[in-house]
Amino acid sequence: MIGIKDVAKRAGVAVSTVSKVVNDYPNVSEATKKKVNKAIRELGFVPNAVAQALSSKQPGRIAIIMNDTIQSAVDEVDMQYLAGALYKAREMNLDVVTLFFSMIRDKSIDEIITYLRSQNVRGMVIFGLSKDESTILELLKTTTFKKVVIDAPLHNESTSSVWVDQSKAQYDVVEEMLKHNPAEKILYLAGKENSFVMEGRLAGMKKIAKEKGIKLLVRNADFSEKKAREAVFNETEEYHMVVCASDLMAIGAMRALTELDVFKPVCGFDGISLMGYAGKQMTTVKQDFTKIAETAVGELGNLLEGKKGREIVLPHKIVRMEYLDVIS
Amino acid sequence: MIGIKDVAKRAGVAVSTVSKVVNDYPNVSEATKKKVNKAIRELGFVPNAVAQALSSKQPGRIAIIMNDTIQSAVDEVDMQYLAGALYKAREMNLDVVTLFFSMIRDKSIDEIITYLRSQNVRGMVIFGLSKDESTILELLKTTTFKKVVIDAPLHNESTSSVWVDQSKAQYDVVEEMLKHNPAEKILYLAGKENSFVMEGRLAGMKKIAKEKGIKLLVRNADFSEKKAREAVFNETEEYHMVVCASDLMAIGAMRALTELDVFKPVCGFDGISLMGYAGKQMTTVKQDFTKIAETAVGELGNLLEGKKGREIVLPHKIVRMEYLDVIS
DNA sequence: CTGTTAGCGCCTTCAG
DNA sequence: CTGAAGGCGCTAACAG
Repeated sequence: MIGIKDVAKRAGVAVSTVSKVVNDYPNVSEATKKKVNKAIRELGFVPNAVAQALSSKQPGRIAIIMNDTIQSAVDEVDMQYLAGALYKAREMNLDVVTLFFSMIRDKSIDEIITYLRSQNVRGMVIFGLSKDESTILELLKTTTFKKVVIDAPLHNESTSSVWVDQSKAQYDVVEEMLKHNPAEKILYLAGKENSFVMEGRLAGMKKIAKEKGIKLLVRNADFSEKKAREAVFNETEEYHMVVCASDLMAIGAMRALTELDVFKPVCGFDGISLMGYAGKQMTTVKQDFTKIAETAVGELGNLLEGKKGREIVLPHKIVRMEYLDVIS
Repeated sequence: MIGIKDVAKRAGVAVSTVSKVVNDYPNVSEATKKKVNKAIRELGFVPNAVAQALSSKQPGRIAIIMNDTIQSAVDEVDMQYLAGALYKAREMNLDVVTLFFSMIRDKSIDEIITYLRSQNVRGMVIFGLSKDESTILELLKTTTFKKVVIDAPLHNESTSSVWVDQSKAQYDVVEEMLKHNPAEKILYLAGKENSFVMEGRLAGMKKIAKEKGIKLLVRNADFSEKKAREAVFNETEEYHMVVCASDLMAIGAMRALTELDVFKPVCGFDGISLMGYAGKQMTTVKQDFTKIAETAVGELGNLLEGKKGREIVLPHKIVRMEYLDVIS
């Protein structure tokens, strides 16, 4: 491996000068800068990031921690999260360690901390957290690391939370639906009990129901396509519209209605592309997952620089689309 | 940060002794080993991976490079690849850099190499490669790195390829179908032209068609649900069965048949869980993506140890399932 | 503006 | 079986 001193020798200067050129520091004459760059090019010198990290102030690495246990049909969301996070981290010149819940859930909190520390991790972004991930929740209490949590109302001195206003989004999408389809009674399919977002969405639904004087049938379908389908099949009461706390459930509900050969408007939540395959017409909440992830990593940068944890609320959109439209 | 010398002082030994204990080297008495471990525990010492890497023991890092430009509905596949790869890398104690095509495609080959080298990357695994990713293909020619490619017939001294026998898999799934549903004429929906797997699958289809004396209508649907649906709608010739080169296309084909209100058996390829939502009954090829990824990382380890590149063929399964069954 | 000299935290001969 | 010393590749004062 060719190193900084080879370059120095070749350029006829001192190693520190090379270092300065490489790092674009001031106090180097254009002349020597040229010489050095020439030597670098000729030798094909590449600075060793590991050595750079060891010496000088180590920026430290960040961990991207993802939940890999949700329904696989929404992996699209995770991929977008990941892409956004990695992209932003690269832009910020932060080294990333990608982890899945399944890789650490079974380990003790101490083991995890030790691992993270040995990896030089200073901060992390956590996606897809739910209330029953006790190990991860434990990790959040740690003060050793800076953390950013997505869609979970947990923030303190060293932790920020980034999320879209679930309650308002649910409210908005239903309001939009009602413009096109009046309804006196709505069947609401809620998500998993242990989910943080479920509460907000339900609250939003209740709010608009109350304001508009709509009766509400709340059923739990665990974010599952299958359970949503069954819930619709088994519903004995009358209703004019189905509102679902996720697109996947909306798809299940829609399928059941189709099989029952009745039409009722259905709306979802998330904006996954799968929705484009679901039915003739869809209304849903569209979240920009890539942007959420980028924001989260950016905020982690702030935390790492010493800022205090806070809550960041991101906007959402309401979209209506025809069959096989691409959501974008 | 507490380091090895703090431990040494506390335990009343030399730093090298601590190092030996930490790395589980021989020639250390049980007594001192105990002392040292005690000190480590008391001080909460964590070896600094960066420093470890800098000093001799440089295993180097590996890059996991994923294509993030395919249809989003098959992100499930990528997540499984990623999970498998990260898991195995962790087990092998290899540091990982996760990258997406979109992060490097626009860069010059030199920039990429420089980046990779500065990150201390020694090898990489590439998922989702297609013929038109010229930059990545260029990277493959490099001899600086060891590489493992998934589902692409490219291997040489420093490159291994890992894949399932696409041709045989296509053959097998059709053979299975024919057991249940005889057919004299089959509509085959092929995938993208630039795809490596497309060729193998088509070859398998042609082979069985020839052997069984079946007439074949080959249409291109670009791995797209929408195009598959259209292809079925627009097909004017008669046929008894639809064979698709991907599950997504199978879903599209199935939907078209449903809308046309005719029944014809359909089969897919991949085994994504989305297929469970597609129709009453499905037959498809199931690939174990997690295992493929694990194998690939393992093979990269071999390459890194000096072994020559080779081709590794992994098995597949044929599955039949009812509506909403979970593929596993 | 440029060169010298310590380390960063750890591993690894090589004596003792 | 243990300890002292040198070095990995680079950065960061501090002199010159």
